[in-house]
Amino acid sequence: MTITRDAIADILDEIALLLELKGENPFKTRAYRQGAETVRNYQGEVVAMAAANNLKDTKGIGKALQEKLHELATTGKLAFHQNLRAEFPPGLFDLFGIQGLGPKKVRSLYDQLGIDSIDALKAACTDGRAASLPGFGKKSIEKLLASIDLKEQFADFFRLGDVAPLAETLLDTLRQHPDTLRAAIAGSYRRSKEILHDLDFLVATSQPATITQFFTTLPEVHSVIACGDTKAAIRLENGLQCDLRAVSNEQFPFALQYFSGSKEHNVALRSRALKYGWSLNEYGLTPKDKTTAAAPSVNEEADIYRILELDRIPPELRENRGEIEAADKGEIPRLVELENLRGTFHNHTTESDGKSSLEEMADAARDLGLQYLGIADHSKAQFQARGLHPDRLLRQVESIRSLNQQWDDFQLFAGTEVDILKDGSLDFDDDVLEKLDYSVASIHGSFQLSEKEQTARIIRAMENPHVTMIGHLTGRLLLTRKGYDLKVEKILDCAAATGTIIELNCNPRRLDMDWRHWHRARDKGVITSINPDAHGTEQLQYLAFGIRIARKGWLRREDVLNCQTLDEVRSWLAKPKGQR
DNA sequence: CTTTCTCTAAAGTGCACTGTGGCCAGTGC
Repeated sequence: MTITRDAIADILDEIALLLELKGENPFKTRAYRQGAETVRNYQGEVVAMAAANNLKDTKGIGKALQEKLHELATTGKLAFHQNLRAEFPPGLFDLFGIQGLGPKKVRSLYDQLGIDSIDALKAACTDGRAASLPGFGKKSIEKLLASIDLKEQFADFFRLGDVAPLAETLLDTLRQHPDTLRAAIAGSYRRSKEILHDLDFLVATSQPATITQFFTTLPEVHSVIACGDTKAAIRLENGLQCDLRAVSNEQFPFALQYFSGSKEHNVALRSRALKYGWSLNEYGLTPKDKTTAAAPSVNEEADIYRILELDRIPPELRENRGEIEAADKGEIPRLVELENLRGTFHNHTTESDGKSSLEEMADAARDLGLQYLGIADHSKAQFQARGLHPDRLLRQVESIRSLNQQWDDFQLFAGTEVDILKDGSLDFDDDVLEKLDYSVASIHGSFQLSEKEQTARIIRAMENPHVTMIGHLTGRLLLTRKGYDLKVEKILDCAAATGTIIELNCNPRRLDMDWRHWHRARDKGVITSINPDAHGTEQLQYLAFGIRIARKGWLRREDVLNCQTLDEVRSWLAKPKGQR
């Protein structure tokens, strides 16, 4: 009987949710949540320890949790949990994904109206039944419907960061097949779109039917949608659809170009090919009539662009947003690469809501080959995240200064993620901020302000000489929550004028600011910092997603603060904001 | 449910915001 620590932690979290639904003592539910976190972050073989009843000296695990963990670790399940679960219909859990619904409101919807699914909720909102419940007024209903709408709109979408590990594993598997000559993932994954509908695999082979057969019988496959001799489609356990095309080695570059899209980019490229007298499709570049000579041979995708007298266009730029014109003039920029990063800002530690200590974060950054790491724990307004008051912050600054003594090739920068309050003032006074190396100012509440108020609020923060950068500019959560209303244009102008950096938050749930704004921002002279917003050492890996989005936004290494060397960034931060 | 202070029982993250309902409750950070 093996159960993973993550599975155990998930069960404890679900118990907490169920207890909340039942209206249990909040401290009891908190104990289960805490228990889940303790299990997740436990240093050591927590499952084996639980099986051996060896957890009694662990802080946060008392007698009751110890017994339940023992049952989970030895039998793989927990009667207490299963009984609790049986009291509610499974669809009820989906309701918690709707913004504005917590345990109390879910309970009342279920008890009073029998609502146990998102569909049922939508119906009750539309026909007026929901409005009859206490606490559900006109605006609440509107908000619920908007949130349901967002969910439906993105029902078949997945976040880039959530599918990337799977995508790369599947690609590796395909590459290892003896009949595979070349393999790639095309489509929006290759273009680094922040959310994806499906994955498009492409394999060059002389045995296409063998490959489609192989693909549809992989262990990851949940169901087979289609399987022909050259084309197959499967669905994975998580619902993600994966298409595969098997083509000849000669066709591969054309197919790769074609299936990488975007459609708009391809339309523009095809019309350019026509001007040269060729017709371009997924199979090749063929003369459009007898007067045209045959096209030069193509071995790589880049050859297609070369033949059409274009710079090679990186897949990330293929959205028909000026890349063809730029390639025509030889003005495709050299885009930033992961290897260019020298450090990063905006990382949390156990001092607020991170799960790795200051020392662990520093070690992890050094292991990644970074020269510096900025620490930015939450400020006091983020109480639930154990936000720091000035005294604790200044003690952390001292720890950082003293840790820094031991390195001459690495440095921690002492910062904060300071809350931008409703009126645009900051959660720390200037005399606190000026003791730090830098600051990230972020919004964590009052999302509903009007566009004008919200814009003014951020501009006020940017005008503060101690605000180095703005964190997650729009506050969006991909597939879950739209960003707050902002005049991005005005904010970019102000960022350029005040020398305030706009962060590119590369937590895969955010990827904020959106890539569509970065090209313009860059042209206005705005600088970015690619920040993982890491709450644990492993999340420093998010930097790779940040690079993908930065590239999609046409950014070069010179547009990114954390591509600067330690010496450069040190002297940059030392200058007054206006002179940077 | 856990911890702690006290020894069996009490205390245990805070605050702003929003919308609604009539001065408070629920949610989210």
